[in-house]
Amino acid sequence: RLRKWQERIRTKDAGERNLQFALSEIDRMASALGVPRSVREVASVIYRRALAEDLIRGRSIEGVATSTLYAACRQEGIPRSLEEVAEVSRVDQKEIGRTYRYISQELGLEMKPVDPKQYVPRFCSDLGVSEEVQSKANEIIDTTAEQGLLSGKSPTGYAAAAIYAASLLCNEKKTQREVADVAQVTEVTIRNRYQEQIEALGIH
Amino acid sequence: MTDPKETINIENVVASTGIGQELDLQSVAMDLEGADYDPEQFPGLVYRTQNPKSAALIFRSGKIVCTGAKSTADVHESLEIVFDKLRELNIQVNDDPEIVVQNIVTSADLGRNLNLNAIAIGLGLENIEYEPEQFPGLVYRLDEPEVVALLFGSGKLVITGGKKPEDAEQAVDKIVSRLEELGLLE
DNA sequence: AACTTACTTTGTAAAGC
DNA sequence: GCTTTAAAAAGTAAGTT
Repeated sequence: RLRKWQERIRTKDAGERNLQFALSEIDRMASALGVPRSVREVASVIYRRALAEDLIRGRSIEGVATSTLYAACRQEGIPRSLEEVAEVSRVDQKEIGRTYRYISQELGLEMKPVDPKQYVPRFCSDLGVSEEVQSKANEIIDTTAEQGLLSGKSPTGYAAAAIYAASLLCNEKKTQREVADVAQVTEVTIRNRYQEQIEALGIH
Repeated sequence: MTDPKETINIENVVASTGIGQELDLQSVAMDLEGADYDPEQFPGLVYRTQNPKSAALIFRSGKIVCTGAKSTADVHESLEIVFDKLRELNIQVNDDPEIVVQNIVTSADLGRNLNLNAIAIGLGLENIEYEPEQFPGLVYRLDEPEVVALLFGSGKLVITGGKKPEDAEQAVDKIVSRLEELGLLE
């Protein structure tokens, strides 16, 4: 009985240490990503829920911690791409993606697809373009997405193309390379999305 | 309006069987032309048939998995070729080993573009998986028949997990009616 | 800028680590 | 869980010409 008691304490201590480690990792990665404190809090709530539902067994603490942070960014409306999250994590992008899908499904997070507009403020700020370009990009995204053009396309590439198009329309041209760099997509993707978008808008 | 059911095409059939005989894969690999066998990498020997095209995985236990066939008839033809090849090596093979279809992969076309965002909301976020950052298809799991459908913006579909061709037909019917009642197929 | 090749997702069996 | 096999869908990426 004494042995069992000690074992329970040991397990409890180990669990506490693991939780502290996960939360400190969430904190570290959140800082590296430059997201506000509210996101870390949402991430830690999701992490504790995953822990309570026993979803961590068979998976790395680091992987679950990173995935909850990715989910929290989305829930708070300031998404980071899997690539960006992977850059500050010790877990590779593929593992983060599949762990996120698992946690999201099991906890019933009912995450809506990322709206490309949510990337516009940050990308525009990084590019140093005016407010006018920003609202033009949002307008392009809304009108083309309504036409079903967004289906299956990555939100970052879609946002990047709209910003590129908006910069041209507002006479504040940024090169495809500049936009591609801040959005972390290729110029080819921007070119493809841009062509579809201006065609849908009837700009020739 | 073409019935989407008529656009269904079987792309891949996976089936398992067994010759009821243990095999020395090392010697089979030596005698069977075109056989790929690397036990360090994978315990099965890979043998490809040309007509019909398929890949058979042959195991030490005598169990065999056939993949890549375009129909259940092709599965049987391919496996007959494999059985005959083994008989040529003086290996006993039952006359008609039971062949069980394990999975059928099908493609189809709804004929119109789909708004996957609207479908994700309409079918219920809890029932679907749609992560365009990771994959362009929307994943929809059906209970009856128990298959998984991938829906694309082009209106093309992939249905997998079925054991018989009718599963794909039933699945297409259900998907079409669900999208129609949601008003997402106009 | 075009082409080619390759990777992402889904199911499924097999034997072994 | 992984390893291997096949096939489709469409998006993205990387390498070559």
